[in-house]
Amino acid sequence: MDTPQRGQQHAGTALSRVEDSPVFSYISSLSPIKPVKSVHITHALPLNFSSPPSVFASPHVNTQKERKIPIRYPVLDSSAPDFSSEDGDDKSLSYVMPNLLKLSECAIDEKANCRTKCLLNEANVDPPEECQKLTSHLSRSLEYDCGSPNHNTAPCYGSQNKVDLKRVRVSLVDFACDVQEAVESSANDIEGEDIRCQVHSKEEVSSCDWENLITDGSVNLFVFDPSTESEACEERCQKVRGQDANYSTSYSLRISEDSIGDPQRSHPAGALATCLKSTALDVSGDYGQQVFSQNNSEHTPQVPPTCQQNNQEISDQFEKMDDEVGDHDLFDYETDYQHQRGFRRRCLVFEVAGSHVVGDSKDSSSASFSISFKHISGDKQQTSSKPSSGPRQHALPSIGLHLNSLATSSKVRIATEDNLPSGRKLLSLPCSTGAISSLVTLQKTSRGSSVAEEDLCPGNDPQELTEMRNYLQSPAISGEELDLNSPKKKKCKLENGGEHGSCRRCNCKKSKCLKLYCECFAAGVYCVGPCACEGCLNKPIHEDIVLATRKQIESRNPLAFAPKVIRASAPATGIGEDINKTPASARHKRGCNCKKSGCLKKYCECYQGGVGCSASCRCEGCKNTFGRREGVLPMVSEENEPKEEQHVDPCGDDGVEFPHEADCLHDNDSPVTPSFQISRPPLRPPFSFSEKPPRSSVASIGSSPLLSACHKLQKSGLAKSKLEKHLQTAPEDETPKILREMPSPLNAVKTASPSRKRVSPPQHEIGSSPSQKGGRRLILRSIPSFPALTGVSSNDPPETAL
DNA sequence: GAGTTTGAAACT
DNA sequence: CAGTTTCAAACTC
Repeated sequence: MDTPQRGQQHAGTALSRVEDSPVFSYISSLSPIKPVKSVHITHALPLNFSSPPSVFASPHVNTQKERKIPIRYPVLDSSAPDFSSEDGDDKSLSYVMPNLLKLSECAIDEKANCRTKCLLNEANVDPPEECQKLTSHLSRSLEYDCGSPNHNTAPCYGSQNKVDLKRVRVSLVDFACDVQEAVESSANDIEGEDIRCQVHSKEEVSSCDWENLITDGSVNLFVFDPSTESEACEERCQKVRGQDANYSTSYSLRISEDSIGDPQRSHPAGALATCLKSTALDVSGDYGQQVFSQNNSEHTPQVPPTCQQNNQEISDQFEKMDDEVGDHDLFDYETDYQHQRGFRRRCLVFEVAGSHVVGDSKDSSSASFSISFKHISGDKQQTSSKPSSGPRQHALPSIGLHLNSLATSSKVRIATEDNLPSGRKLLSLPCSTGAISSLVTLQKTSRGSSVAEEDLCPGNDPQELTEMRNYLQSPAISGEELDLNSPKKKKCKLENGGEHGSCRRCNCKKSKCLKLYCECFAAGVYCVGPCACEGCLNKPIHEDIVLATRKQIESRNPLAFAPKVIRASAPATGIGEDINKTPASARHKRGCNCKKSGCLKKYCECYQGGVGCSASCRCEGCKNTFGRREGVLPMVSEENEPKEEQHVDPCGDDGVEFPHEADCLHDNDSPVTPSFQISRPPLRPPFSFSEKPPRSSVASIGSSPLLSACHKLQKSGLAKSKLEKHLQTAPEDETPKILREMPSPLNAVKTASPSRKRVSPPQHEIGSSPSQKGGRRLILRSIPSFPALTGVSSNDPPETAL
């Protein structure tokens, strides 16, 4: 197995920007928890529990490998009544506490004896391995037993799990705290190690969200250095299990060993997960151990049948995982798929350096990575967080994102979006093809539901909806991509149930789905069951590889995962000129290079994306119905282009809402540019889409001129960060109105257009409205660098197409 | 479904 | 940066 970039991956998992994370905020805000101390931690080892599990799946996870972060270590008062769950699961605590204490003691003892010191030191040397194991296993264990909808096989499953998990959680919390103390006591032995213990005692596990709780809860519970924790954990496991055959311990060790070289297992969570499992088992009266050993079918008095079932399932999952080791290629994803898609696919991880945004978090149903926790402290249940929804989300510069299945359903979102604290809906359309496709789906599935449409386009005015509708009618969109009735689509429908939106699937044979050749990979989604790829590594189990690969690709081209089609189409709300803008007013970011297809086939990315060719295109004989790039605008002076281009507010279409690039994305749900997340509120899902609605039906798009600007900067050698800064700081109003009106596509476009010449916008030819034409011209002038915008015309694909 | 065409991505 | 190769989707039969 190639694990070339393991190092990177580790770095990627590094805990970063903890203070920025919603979880951190949340924890900090918990009144019941006393911040006992503040510790500066340098975490060389990235076990990041503070970030959503999705992080693991995200190719881009963090950029900051090491950071000193003041961390609060809340002390969990185990005896505190608050800790009990609202539904009276307190008993579980009493049940668990003794074990927990025991475990904690063990851990401490171990630490005190400096038995872990060596391990810790080693961890410093090569932390990633352990850390990753821990992380991955933890997350996995959690995932597996936590129940995504798919997981719930028994009615009471959830509730039972809740209890068990809570126990685990508690134990972990204590454990983490204890370890932390131990570590501190032996600080000398643990150089550079930090343990973070964040405990939120007030969290409540809702019966429905326990999954999230764990996943996310784990995040909340503690952030600790894997190097320390993993070791300690294992030790603890051993000790606890003591003479009992050490099954768990051996298992964990085995996993750890196996994990080496196994990307899937390379998460720090692995060991922890194992430990967690062990803990859970212990807590449950060793029932788990028996279960875990598979052979056991006996019930212990303490363990309710449901619990058994749960444990059994966990056990099975672990076994399955174990089996996977060393046989990735053979791994039958399908089998796992049922379990994983519940969470993996739903997690669109946006990687925002340091802060992780769960793109699909809004999908409450999926819950997988959304942070949803309740706490009683304020007598309020706080559903927080959905990373993308909270103001606390910080977007960091990182374009990457891995979104699986945004598609997952717009429907779901529709139902859940209103749950966002912000009150704003996450899904904003008309922009991304994916969104559109979702819309189509909605339309087809729930006819006449204008409501649905509105939900999809929250905050968007009717015009946007209209645009969307029009756009949907465009050949590329409605005719092909979105035609669910076509044989292909039917197949998709059947395979995916039509609701998850993952209609597309790749068929990669050689790329292992780790190159941009792969649509899935390029779109930032994992390959899923329907994919017919061979030797696919673009799966959650190989997330570290995926992540590393993405990083590598991004290092080459930071915008590689940005949407290819940049849409600027905000409705012309504020400015009268953009009346004719349609969702199609977008351009391919780089432009196509078609020679033979005449840009009339899907070979052409522009056409495929439903956009017209632009000046950026180098196509020959362009006949793109969405807009050709033929003309050159005479009036545009090339000299001026470069300068003004940067000043242009990409988003400017309306100038109303999109000061920043990020905002420009509003309609697109498009990829996250660095600035994107930063500047804009988490309301919008941070995923990036590809213009096609890749399998996930998520389509892409949108981007902003800034994006293009970024691209240019990139080429020009400017630091990405610089660019990001620029984007962030760029005031929306700086740009003249007129400039703002300009569709981003133009700007956005390519850096490499052969002709940065004046290109007459197709629109002219196509017959866009006069006003539009005028607007375009102005735009072109002001933005010389991106001369062409044929797109202008192309902006109206629907019109032209229709 | 196999083979061909096409153009993007990757490589040199 | 240009040319070439590789790749997988799109297309054709």
